[in-house]
Amino acid sequence: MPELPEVETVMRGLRARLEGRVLARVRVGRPDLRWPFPAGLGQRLTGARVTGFRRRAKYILMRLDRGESLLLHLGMSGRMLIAPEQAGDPALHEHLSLHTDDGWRVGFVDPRRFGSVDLVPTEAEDAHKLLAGLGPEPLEAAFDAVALSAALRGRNTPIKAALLDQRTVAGLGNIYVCEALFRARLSPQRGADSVAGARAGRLVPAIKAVLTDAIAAGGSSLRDYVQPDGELGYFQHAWQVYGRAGETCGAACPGPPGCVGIRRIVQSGRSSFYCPRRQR
DNA sequence: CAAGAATCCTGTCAGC
DNA sequence: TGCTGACAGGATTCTT
Repeated sequence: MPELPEVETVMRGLRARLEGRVLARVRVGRPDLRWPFPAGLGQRLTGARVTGFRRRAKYILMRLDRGESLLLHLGMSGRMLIAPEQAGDPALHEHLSLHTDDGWRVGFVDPRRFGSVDLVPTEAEDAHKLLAGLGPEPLEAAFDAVALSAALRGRNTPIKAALLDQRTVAGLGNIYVCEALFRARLSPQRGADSVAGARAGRLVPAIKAVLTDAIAAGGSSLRDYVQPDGELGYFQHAWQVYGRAGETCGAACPGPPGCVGIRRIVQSGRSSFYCPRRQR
């Protein structure tokens, strides 16, 4: 999926186009993504004014002036399309289309349909079932070495799996976990418990830095993903290990002799990329 | 309770 | 060119 930096980028794009606008017309396409759409979604959105946006983990919350917020998750392949009204027919796999009072269409496109859409009372957003169990936001001050250590201590799983677990810290996905572990020089196979303490002191700034850098770059453009305005994020050019099996890990690495290059392994069914020489 | 596997779905790409 | 299998940003649900 779009991970935290991509979701943040999408949320900002939606805010720029939708904040203050009225949803003059709503088209519901196929009404079942991961779960069925909430009852009466179209009517509950139509005529509402968009008052603001918020991101929590990989979720987007679009607040309406009727006391409800639209909760969006992009899954693996979800993206938001923003186009002038006259641009015509819904795109392939466009499951929800919001038409604004100033002539724009915002579409939720998701071929794999792992994404989700729900409505939640605005005053109780964080009590939503999907948000209630999430760990801390990685870019907030409360996410520090002490907090991460507490979350990792005693856990009998690789650090890679622990960081993908959204209860540990919310918003990381496969790419940015790989990149953060590289920056912190920690092997994805290292036990989570052994990262609690001093190593968490290295890992927390690495996580914050990679996310901050990626947001500044407009996220990474993946196969199925572009920013809402159609621009391409360019952080994928800054990946140091993800998708680079066999390459050397860059200028910081002395390279041969003894360099085996970036290795791809599979952990809990997902690819991990790391440099066995630099990451321990 | 915790950890790993299976699962949902469509599209793309490498290899034959 | 067409077929097949592996793989893809996620996270819940099911098994162990």
